[in-house]
Amino acid sequence: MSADPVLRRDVPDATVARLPEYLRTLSRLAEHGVSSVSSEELASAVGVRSAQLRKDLSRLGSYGVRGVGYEVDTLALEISRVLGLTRDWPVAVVGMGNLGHALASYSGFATKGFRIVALFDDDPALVGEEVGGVAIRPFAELPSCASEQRIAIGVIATPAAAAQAVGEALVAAGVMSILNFAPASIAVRGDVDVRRVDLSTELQILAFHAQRRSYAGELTEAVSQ
Amino acid sequence: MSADPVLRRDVPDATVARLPEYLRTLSRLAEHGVSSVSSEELASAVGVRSAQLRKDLSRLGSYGVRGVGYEVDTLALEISRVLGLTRDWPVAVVGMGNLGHALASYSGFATKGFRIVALFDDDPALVGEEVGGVAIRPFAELPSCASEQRIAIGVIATPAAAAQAVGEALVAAGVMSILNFAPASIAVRGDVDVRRVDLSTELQILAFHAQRRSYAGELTEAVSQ
DNA sequence: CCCTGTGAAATAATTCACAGCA
DNA sequence: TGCTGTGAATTATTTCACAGGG
Repeated sequence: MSADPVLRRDVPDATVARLPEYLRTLSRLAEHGVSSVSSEELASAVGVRSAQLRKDLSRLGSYGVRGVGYEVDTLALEISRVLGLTRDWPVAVVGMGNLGHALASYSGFATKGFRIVALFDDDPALVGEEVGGVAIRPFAELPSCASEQRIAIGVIATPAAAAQAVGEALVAAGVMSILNFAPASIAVRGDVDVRRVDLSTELQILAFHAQRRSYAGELTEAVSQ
Repeated sequence: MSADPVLRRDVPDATVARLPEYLRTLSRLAEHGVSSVSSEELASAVGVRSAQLRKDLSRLGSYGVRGVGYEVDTLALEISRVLGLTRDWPVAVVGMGNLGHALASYSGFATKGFRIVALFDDDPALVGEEVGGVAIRPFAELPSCASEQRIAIGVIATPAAAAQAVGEALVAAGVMSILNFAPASIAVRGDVDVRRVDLSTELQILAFHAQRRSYAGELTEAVSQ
């Protein structure tokens, strides 16, 4: 019983990583009443080269019209389908400190497809509080909740020390996709998909480039003297 | 007046993106009293192939000992130097809602090199509050503060609607590195380095892989019947 | 014509496999 | 001998450039 016709051909990871950006830009264009774009226009709005955009989109099939461009609504719908946003993805957030609160009320979840169905935290001061209409529950209730609610994605927003245990519990509960915001990596079964987002990593990459830039600046100054 | 000897040779972006992970793992090993590791050990602790680790490290120079491995402290120090963590990077956070609070108190900043020197928000209910010993100030004070404190990195943690204006103000104030957590892209001068972290994007990538996995599962089931 | 879709070329990143040093 | 450092081979990704449809 397959619901949506799922893409058969292979889509490179690099392309998949850009699809959300394309989709967001298309939504913005649609809001502004734009109904059709060329690869040149869309690419420059996103910040990639037009050839790259065309190649990326061609992986999904032929949704453009030669001599004209792409119909905004059609393309947006198609990207949504490829990304799986026409399905429902129940999400649980574990760790309801400032970060958990921010994530649970982040407008990113307003995006079609993702629905927060459970919030967990073991702090008695937080249990019972409602965020966006969902009550915070003790973490021990994860297993029953996961099977009832068919949780597909788990978001870890705990301190570093708790991350590994939370990850294991999520996997044990059948969650196959994990988004880890904790400042620590977790090790899990190879067939579970884990993505980690880390402030420290991002800052360090920025620092590397900034350092390189200032060094280039010093060189230029030295030469011009 | 160059302080640290800066790396001359080119380091690929893909390598730079992995260095923070290597550094974190090395720190963890050091805490556990490990003083030497082979590329095999370190690679498996990080989750990459040993050949990749060796090639990455060889871009920074020769810091290993043939037949033995790498000295944990030496290697960690060298990676820190390459990433620019031996310098001081004053950071400002703009937008002190839940996300801003979480970021300002995130242990990621505890990392050597980054120091929060200013917090901004225009909400009168937040101005004056102290987070981690730094007072929240009105955003209008950014320009004077940026030059006094030599702010190098700006973190945007505002709602989507404010992101573009905040980005422009940061650039106008001389900030050359921006980390954007707002659910919207910003357009700035090409020589400014912007990295965006977006919950929605991460979820969509997870959804794509989850969908693909469940489709593969259906295929397998169908075949086995 | 104009703009998509795509082979072919160029570039980048990863993996292999082993020479060579401690 | 054991493990690093690195050329060479492989694989992935981007860019070019143009054929071909509307």
